[in-house]
Amino acid sequence: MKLYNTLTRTIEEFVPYEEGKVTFYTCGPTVYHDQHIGNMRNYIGHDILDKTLRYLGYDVLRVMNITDVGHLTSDSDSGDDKMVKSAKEQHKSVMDIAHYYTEQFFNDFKLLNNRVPEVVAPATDYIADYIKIIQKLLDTGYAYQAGGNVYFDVSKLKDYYQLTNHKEDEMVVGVREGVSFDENKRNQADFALWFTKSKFDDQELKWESPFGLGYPGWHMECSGISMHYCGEHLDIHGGGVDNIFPHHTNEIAQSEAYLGHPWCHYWFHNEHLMDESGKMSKSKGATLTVSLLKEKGYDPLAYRFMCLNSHYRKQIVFSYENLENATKAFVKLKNKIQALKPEGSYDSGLFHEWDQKFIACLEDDLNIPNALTLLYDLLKSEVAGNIKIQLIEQWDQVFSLDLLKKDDEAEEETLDEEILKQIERRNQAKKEKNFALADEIREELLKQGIRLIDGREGTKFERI
RNA sequence: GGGGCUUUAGCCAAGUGGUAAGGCGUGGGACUGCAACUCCCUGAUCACCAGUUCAAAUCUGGUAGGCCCCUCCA
Repeated sequence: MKLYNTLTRTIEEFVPYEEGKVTFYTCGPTVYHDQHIGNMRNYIGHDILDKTLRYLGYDVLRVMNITDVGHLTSDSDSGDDKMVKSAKEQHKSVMDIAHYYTEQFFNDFKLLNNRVPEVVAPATDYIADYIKIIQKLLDTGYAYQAGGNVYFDVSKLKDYYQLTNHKEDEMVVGVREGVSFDENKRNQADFALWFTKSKFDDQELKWESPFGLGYPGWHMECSGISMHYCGEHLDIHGGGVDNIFPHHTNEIAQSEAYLGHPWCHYWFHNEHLMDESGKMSKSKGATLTVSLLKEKGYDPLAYRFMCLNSHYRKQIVFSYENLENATKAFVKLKNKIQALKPEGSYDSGLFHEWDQKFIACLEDDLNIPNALTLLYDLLKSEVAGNIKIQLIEQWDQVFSLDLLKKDDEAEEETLDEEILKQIERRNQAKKEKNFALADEIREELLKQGIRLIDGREGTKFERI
C-alpha cells in the first residue's frame, strides 16, 4: 500500500521491516482530563490505518501509551502540575485521577467503534526502561547532566531536524508561553531526559534513579514503551501533526542515539479537527467529548462518519451544522443498506472485483472518502443484494460504522404488538377519512421513535 | 522571524497534465388523503494574478486568506 511518510514528505510504498508483520505505535492520551472530539479524530485516523493493515492481511502489533506521569503544566495556569491540580480539586489521588480519565477515554474510544490496541501501556510502568536508555545515552556521550537534570545534546547528531526542516538559527525560544531560556542547556535545542530539578516543585510522582530522585522527560515514555514491545525497528509511529516537533523529533534523536541505527521507518500524522477559532484545545474552557455529543442526541458513529468523509491529512472544521449534515447523510446511507434484501446468486468473481476496488482506495494513502463513494456506487449498481450485503459487511471491518446493524433489535419484539394495534387504529381512521385522528396517531408514534411507512402492501414501521 | 500544511458549488468532499467523482441541502417531478420514506431530474469560468504547455484544479512564480509547530503542553 501507499502511505504518506512525514519523514520523507512523500507518499511511499509501505514495506514493513519484517515481511507480513507490522509494528505500529500510537501516541496515546494524557489522562488528567477528558479527551475532546478533536483528540478522538486522531484515534479514528489511527484506527483506520490499523484496520486497513489487517484488511490487507498484515499481522499487526499495535501499541499505545497512556500518559499518566502527569509532569504537565498548563500554559495558562500558575505552573502547578495539572494532574495534581485536578486531584486536589476533586479530592482524589493522582493515580485515581489517571484511572478515572483512562476509563473515560476508552469509553469514548469504543463509542466510536475504535479497536483497542493489543498493548495499552501506562507510562509509569516503564520507568526502568527509561533509566536504562538514559544511562546508555550518558555513557555514550549523547547526554549530559547539568543543574540536576539530564539533557540530550542535539549537537551530537548530524541530522536532528530530519523530520521538520527547521533551521536552528531561526528557531525562537519561548514562542509558547511557559517556555523560557534554560541556562543548563549546552544548546538551546537540547531537551531534558530526566528531571530532578524542575521549575515545578510540586511534582507528585517521582522515582529513584542513578541521576537522582525525579521523573522522566516527556519524550522518553514513547521511546521506552515502543522499544519495550516493538524492538529496535518500529514500522509505523503515529500521532497528531502537532507532535512532529518537538515530540517526535526528540523521540527519533534519543532512540537512534541509543540504538545506533535508524529506528522508525514510517511516520504517520493526522491533521487536526478545528473549531471556529482554530485547533480544538483542552485549554479553551468546556471540553466537547464524544460522550457529550451522545448526550446531546448525536450518534457517535455519525461523528465517525463525518471524519471518514474527509482525508486524514486534511483539516476538518467542526460545527454542529457539519455534524448534522453528516448525520443526515449517515442515516440515509444506513437506511439504504438496511433495505437491501439478500437476494440473487453469489458470484465470487464479481465479489472479488468490487473488493479489489475497495482495496485500491485503502492502498491509496487511506483514501476513505473514495471508499465511501465506492460504497454509494455499489448500492446504485446492478449487483445482487446478496453480494452487496456481503461486501458491505466485509468493508465495514474498516469503516466500523455498524452499517448492517439494526438499532434496538432486541427491544423491537416486545413492542411490536402495541405498535401494530396503533397502525390498525390509524388505518381504520383513514378508511373513515378521519385524517386528523390518523395524523395524531402517526405523530404520537413518531414521538416514540417509530416512523410509519405507507406502501402498496400496507403500512410498515421502523425505528429511528 | 523561521519551518510545514491548506484554499474545489449553499455545506462536506474526491480528483497531482487531457478538459470537474460522490454525498448533504435547495428547486422541480413521481408516489401519498396530506406527509415521511423511496425514486428520477436539477448546480462550479476549481481563492486571485502571471507563466510553462497543443492541453492546467493539477506544474512554476507571485498575491491574499485559513491552520499547525518553534524544544518543561503530550
